[in-house]
Amino acid sequence: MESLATIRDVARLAGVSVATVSRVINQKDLVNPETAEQVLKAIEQLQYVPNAVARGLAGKKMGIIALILPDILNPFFPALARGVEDVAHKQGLTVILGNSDDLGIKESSYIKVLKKKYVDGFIFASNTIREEDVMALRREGIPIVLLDRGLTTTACPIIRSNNREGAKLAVRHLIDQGCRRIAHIYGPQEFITARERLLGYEDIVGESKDFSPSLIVPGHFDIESGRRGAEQLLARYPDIDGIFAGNDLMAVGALKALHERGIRVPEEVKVCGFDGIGLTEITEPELTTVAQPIYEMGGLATRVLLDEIESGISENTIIELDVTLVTRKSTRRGQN
Amino acid sequence: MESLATIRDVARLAGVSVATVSRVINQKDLVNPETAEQVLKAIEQLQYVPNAVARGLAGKKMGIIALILPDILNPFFPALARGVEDVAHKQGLTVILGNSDDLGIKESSYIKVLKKKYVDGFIFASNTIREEDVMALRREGIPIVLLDRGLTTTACPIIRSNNREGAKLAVRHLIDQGCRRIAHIYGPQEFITARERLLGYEDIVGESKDFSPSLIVPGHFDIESGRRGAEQLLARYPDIDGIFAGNDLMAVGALKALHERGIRVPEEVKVCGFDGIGLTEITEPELTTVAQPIYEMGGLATRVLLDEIESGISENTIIELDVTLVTRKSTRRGQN
DNA sequence: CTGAAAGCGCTTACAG
DNA sequence: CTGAAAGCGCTTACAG
Repeated sequence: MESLATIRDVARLAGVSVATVSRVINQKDLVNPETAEQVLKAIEQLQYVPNAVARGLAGKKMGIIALILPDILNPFFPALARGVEDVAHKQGLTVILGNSDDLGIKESSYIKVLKKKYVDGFIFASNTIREEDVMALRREGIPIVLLDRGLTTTACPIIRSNNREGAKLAVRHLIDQGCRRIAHIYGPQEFITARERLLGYEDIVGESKDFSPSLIVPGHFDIESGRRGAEQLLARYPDIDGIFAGNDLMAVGALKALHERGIRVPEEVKVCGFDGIGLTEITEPELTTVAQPIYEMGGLATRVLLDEIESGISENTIIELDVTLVTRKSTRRGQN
Repeated sequence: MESLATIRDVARLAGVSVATVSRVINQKDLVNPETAEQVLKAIEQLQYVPNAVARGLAGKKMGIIALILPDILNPFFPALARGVEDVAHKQGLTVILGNSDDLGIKESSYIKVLKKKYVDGFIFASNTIREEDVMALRREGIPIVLLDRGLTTTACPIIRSNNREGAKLAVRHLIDQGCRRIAHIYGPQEFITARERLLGYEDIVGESKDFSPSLIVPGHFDIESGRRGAEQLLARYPDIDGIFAGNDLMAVGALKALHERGIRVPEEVKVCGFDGIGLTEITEPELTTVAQPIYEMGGLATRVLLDEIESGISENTIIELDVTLVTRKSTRRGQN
């Protein structure tokens, strides 16, 4: 029964108008402290909780933020989602989750539907969101934050980590561990993250005289393509002693390929991934990786979004987070 | 601009009342075909999309379902969430995600907030939801579906898989592969899944004369406790040759413990998990597991929920899904 | 088959 | 500091 109480019931019980009740709830306009007290008492007594939908209709904000990501099944995203949900929940907001499969059209469709549900804002962890969609949202004053987007003309906050520097960390580490011939399996070049990591690799390895363009092979940021990439590399260069994979999933694939061929890791070949997902602690050997602060990125994106929701759309910022090298057995220096 | 069109604009353009427009949109009451055509034309021309919030306020349903699970970071849940979202999305519904950390109080709080947002229904993949909360929801006519709940008096649809039979499959398989001394690391006994799996284990092993109660040790369904459980077992029984872990995460932990001690899997000890999460293909050796149809469970739960949303609350059903044994290297028969 | 009107439960200028 | 009233954009009896 308690949930049936409405603002009118509160007003009646407190002997004031609904406007006054609304004011004490929203704490915007000033209200006489004594009046407020009466209202609060009535709210308490009736166990009143405001109807979010009615409030949403009146104010065009439902207290919901949308998180659109490629696929929650990709082990990178649960940590991100949790980071988002934790800070959202702390602020009393709920989060809607959408899987886009990196399809621009699905993203557009989510936007269309969710705008009509008056979500307060969007977080896109997506590589395929359309420029036009972003612009349209901005124009309508709907906050949006992007993760890992390119630095096109996009005029909204972007959160990402320092991929290029991270790649350099990885490659330098492999060199430090004694690797002389380091290959790279790079990710889809539509993704800025993949491009930056490739650049970082080239920054270090490219200047070496042993470098050859055929030391790099493409992958799709998944396990299977990592395995195939490693196989290609091994076929070309039996003397490879280090593999820097563009992300952890491909590193796992590389590990599998090496294991199948009976090549020992780290003794014969060392492997390093990128991202810092939980999987890297599961493999045998455990994987060295360049860890992004995934959970924190989700939280930060949410905080930035909340700022825009409260203070209105701001100018576009790019926030770049530091990554950290996590060294594990897969790159351990051996006595080879 | 297009998004500013309202039902009134459509009505005006079509030369009818808003009631009529509403009728053709909702296809409930009959409308003269020709009139309907005019309306459709106007809708098309104005690119009209109904305002879900206004509709929600009037009809007490926002076209949103809530999925409350313990923690999206637990690798079991992304597949479930994806299953839910895929069928929800196909029906034009959006899904709100909440992490409960298996805290009854957090679940209550989600319910309280989300009821006020007029979510159409709830899916709880949670072991701690309170009986009273379920009853209250039912009483108010709000659909709810549970995953993996006990068969208490709970009067709502429950989806789960056949855990006991699955455990028997696992243990029989270990026996078939030549294991004589099979231990079990069981999960938290508050969870019906954990209880059932333990029962299944006992069904098979309990009748053996070699059985001892100390062949079973507790765990918390996570990697670390799996590792510790295995260590305990090995300390007690150096001759153990098979471990059935109550879930995949604990199996991964057991694998780690065995590896650290230099005990070869599957040659010396065979290991089998339960759940069928993706991790089982990452480990070395890859893990044999009893796979639940996780993705399908999510989809099914959603379909059942949608039925209730459309047809009103039904009686309580328990749907039990079959599991399948997926054999991999960790239980391969060797020449030991 | 269709329209006028009330109602869903809030917020927010506008007066006072 | 506070109230009356309009408005947010729909749905749904109720008449006709």
